[in-house]
Amino acid sequence: MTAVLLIEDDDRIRLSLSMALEDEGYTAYTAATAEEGLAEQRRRPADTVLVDLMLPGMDGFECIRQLRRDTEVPIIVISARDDTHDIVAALEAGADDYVIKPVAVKELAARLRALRRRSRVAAAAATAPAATVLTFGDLQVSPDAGEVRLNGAPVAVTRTEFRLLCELAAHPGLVLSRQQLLQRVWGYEFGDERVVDVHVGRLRHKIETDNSKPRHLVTVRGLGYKLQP
Amino acid sequence: MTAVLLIEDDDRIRLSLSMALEDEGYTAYTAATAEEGLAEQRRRPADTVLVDLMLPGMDGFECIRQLRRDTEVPIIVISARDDTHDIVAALEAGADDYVIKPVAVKELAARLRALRRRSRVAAAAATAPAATVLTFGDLQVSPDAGEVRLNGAPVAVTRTEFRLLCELAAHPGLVLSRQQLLQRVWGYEFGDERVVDVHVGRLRHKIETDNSKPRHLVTVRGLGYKLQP
DNA sequence: CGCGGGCGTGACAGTTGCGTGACAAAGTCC
DNA sequence: GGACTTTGTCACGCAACTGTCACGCCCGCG
Repeated sequence: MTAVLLIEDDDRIRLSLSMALEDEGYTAYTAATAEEGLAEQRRRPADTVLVDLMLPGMDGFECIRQLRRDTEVPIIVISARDDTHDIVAALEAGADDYVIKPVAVKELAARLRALRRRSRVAAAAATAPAATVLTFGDLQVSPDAGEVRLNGAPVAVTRTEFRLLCELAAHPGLVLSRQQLLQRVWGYEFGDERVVDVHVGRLRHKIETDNSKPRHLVTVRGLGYKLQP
Repeated sequence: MTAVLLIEDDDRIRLSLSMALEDEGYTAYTAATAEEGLAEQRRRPADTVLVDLMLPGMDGFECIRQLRRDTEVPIIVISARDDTHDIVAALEAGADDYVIKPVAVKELAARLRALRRRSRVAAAAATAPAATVLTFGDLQVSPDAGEVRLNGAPVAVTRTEFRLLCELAAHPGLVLSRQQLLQRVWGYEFGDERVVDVHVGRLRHKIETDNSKPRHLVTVRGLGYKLQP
């Protein structure tokens, strides 16, 4: 369950917004002042903090700075003020987003989800260990991940094509004969060498922009094929 | 140097905004259509993408979805439309933020900084503690706690499914063959590899929203299965 | 300039790989 | 002991993949 802390001095808004958030599936904690909010967040940390800027006593900016002093909790400002200066100041103080009152609950929920998604994505990107990647210009081959990318976009290749590509990629710039490829990719000791041609052709369609002028998967007439950096 | 890609069809806005961004210290790439933008991002990936919603040809929503298909680049929508429905739709499609035209450059710059800070912070938080929780987008696996969560909600999986999931989760993005999985999860030296298929299928029903298009537990035809971040 | 072999390619039929629902045996909890 | 859950096996069927072949282009050579 995702918990949200709402710091807002206007009783009416605080109540209606917290109820609306609960309807959206969040657990809502509330506080009417910045001081209360900070205490509440220390006592029972929420996953995201929503804070108004105009608060009695300590204002929203200071509240954000205090929160940021010892936490990294996502913060969304909810304010009636739409002045660029306020928006910039709030974001600079450490807020993650700024929405203007009156706020549509659906929008707020969407922004909450977007913020959480971004956090997750960044966290995942940091923890995922990099698989070995063989790079040939804009072409990337990851033997372990079973993946081929062109300009970062995944390319769907079949198993045979993939094995063929890996074999060629393992020897950059080196010409491999059809015979060698048949043995290493197909395991055939003898066989129709034209099979190689066909699969090279199919592979070219997928990883070359202009098939008549291949930039990576190059034919060496009379010898075989090679994959160029 | 931080590079930003601006996708905007209005020549005047595109030019002025890109110049303003460069004044703010960003390198600005530009594109006038979604198609151009996608190609540009593949060719020369920017750190953040700014995209208008109303574009000739492919619209901004579709552009966001295409971008999200194979990248996690932060996306900020810049649109003249201030309708809640549009905002929600854009965020749900995968955007991180939504600002309304006419846009104050100072605000845009502040939002860019906020977005980058959030990514950095989340990445740091993820690497610091020894992750007993393995995260794959909206999917979380806690090998120690014996727990699987989808969007924070616990998912009931059986022991075999859990072991299988942990084994896959321990090697993010790497393809594991049925043979390897049989050995590590079942302890079989030999055996019917189809057992793996069946359990993968059952697991998919629980952790994927659309079984025909799995986003995490992916089949790599001819090789095996992998769990993607 | 004509020839011959090497090579690219589209079509096609046979095969394989994999998802899936059904089912019985084994295990688990009252 | 009965009801329910979990697990492995199996067969079916679709979709994707593969190898073969024939046609024709292109390059190098005489």
